[in-house]
Amino acid sequence: MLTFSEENHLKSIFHLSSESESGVSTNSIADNLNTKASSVTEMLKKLNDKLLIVYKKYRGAQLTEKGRKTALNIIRKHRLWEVFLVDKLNFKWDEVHDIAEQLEHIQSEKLTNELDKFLNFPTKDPHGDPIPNPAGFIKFTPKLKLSDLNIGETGKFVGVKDSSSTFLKYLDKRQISLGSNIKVLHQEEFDQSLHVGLDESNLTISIKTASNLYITKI
Amino acid sequence: MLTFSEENHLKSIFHLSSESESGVSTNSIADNLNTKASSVTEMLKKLNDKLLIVYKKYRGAQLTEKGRKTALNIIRKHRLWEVFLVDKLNFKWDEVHDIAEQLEHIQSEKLTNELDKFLNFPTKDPHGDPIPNPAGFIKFTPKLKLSDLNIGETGKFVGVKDSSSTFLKYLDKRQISLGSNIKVLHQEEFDQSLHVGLDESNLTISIKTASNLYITKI
DNA sequence: TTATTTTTTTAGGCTTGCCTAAAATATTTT
DNA sequence: AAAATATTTTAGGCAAGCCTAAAAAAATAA
Repeated sequence: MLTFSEENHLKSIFHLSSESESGVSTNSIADNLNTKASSVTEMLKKLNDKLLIVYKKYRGAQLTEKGRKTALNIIRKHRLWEVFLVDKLNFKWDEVHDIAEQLEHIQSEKLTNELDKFLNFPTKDPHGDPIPNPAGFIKFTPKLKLSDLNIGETGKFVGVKDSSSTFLKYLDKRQISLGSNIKVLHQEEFDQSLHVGLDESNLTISIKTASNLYITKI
Repeated sequence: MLTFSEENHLKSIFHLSSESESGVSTNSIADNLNTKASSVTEMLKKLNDKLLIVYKKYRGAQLTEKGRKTALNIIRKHRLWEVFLVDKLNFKWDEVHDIAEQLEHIQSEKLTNELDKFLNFPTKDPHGDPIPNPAGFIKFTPKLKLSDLNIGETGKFVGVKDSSSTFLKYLDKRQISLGSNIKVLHQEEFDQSLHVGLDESNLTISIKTASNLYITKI
């Protein structure tokens, strides 16, 4: 049985691992969790003792297989609850994160699996992120950004990199929703902003926005 | 924002209040929460400072209006989640308590109210206990026990006093389920056990069991 | 490669929520 | 009403998880 704090650290290390190949740094975890480096150091020692990570002083942390499974189980719960909130309880995709942060810590394997069944075994959460299976297997799809497309190419919008409420609300306002097909029509030299076609209309989006939109080529 | 422990103490005081009219004793709370009296004393001081209870040394605790509302909100969440688990996720009524103990602490008014709507505004939980409304109003029905009936009278089984898993499983085994009509046929002089009619069959139940079954007269 | 800067760890402190043992108060019995 | 018993509070301690400030190590720049 892990504490909330232990679970949050594991989750953080998992998410940060995808970016840096080797060990995840103390500071990056502290930033991610809004705590201080010294608090993280303490926790890393504890998780190391519990065989959930490998931690060497000054060398950062890496998940063990056990730690990875644990992290993926938490992420599984988080994402299933997000689907529940959006599909069953009328939440918007920008409203679910904080609640899922609480729900992900509920301990009951049966609950998680019954919820999964009730939701009809979804494979993606409302932001397009894949949901790990009960065994901790997760299907990563290579992440192509809209900003990676060439002029003339079309992509299907399948996920967001930044899932902050601010960004999600912005997308709603521009009527850019998961599943939309977006065609890159033109790029401004000056600021690299993209002119794109979406449904019947055209719009301009900044390069920053474009690099936060995950797509699959069509 | 209250801690889990503060919420649990409030809930405990609420439940124990129905039994004793005046203040709820330190020891009874400690028993109820499986902690020690000294820990409870500490907590009572804190809850008193937060204006959730009135606590006088050696005189026990009583909920303020604010404390009562808070307790009822937690109980509301607990019972709604129990309904969700049983109605939507195929849980048995003896399996839901521990999970609901966790879920009752999730903080989101919107979540609670959407869940309520999703469940179609249930008025009772799977054990027959009433669900408080969002304003903290709860409809108490006078609690008549099967053991209070006279020979020849019939009661509809509407709730359990003891909702321990052991007792609930026992009821399942005897096929005594919420909503059953139970007729008291005869009482043994020797041990006060009751011969009752349930559906087509007759069975004998101990006086202890009978006093754990809430009924409404028919 | 030495100096400077950045990162990480250590040391020591604080709060919450728990504990045991002893002291204080309340209740019950005689 | 005094003595005995039971209950409650206080005092002092401990672990978890956070913090700041100082020390140590690593990374970068000169």
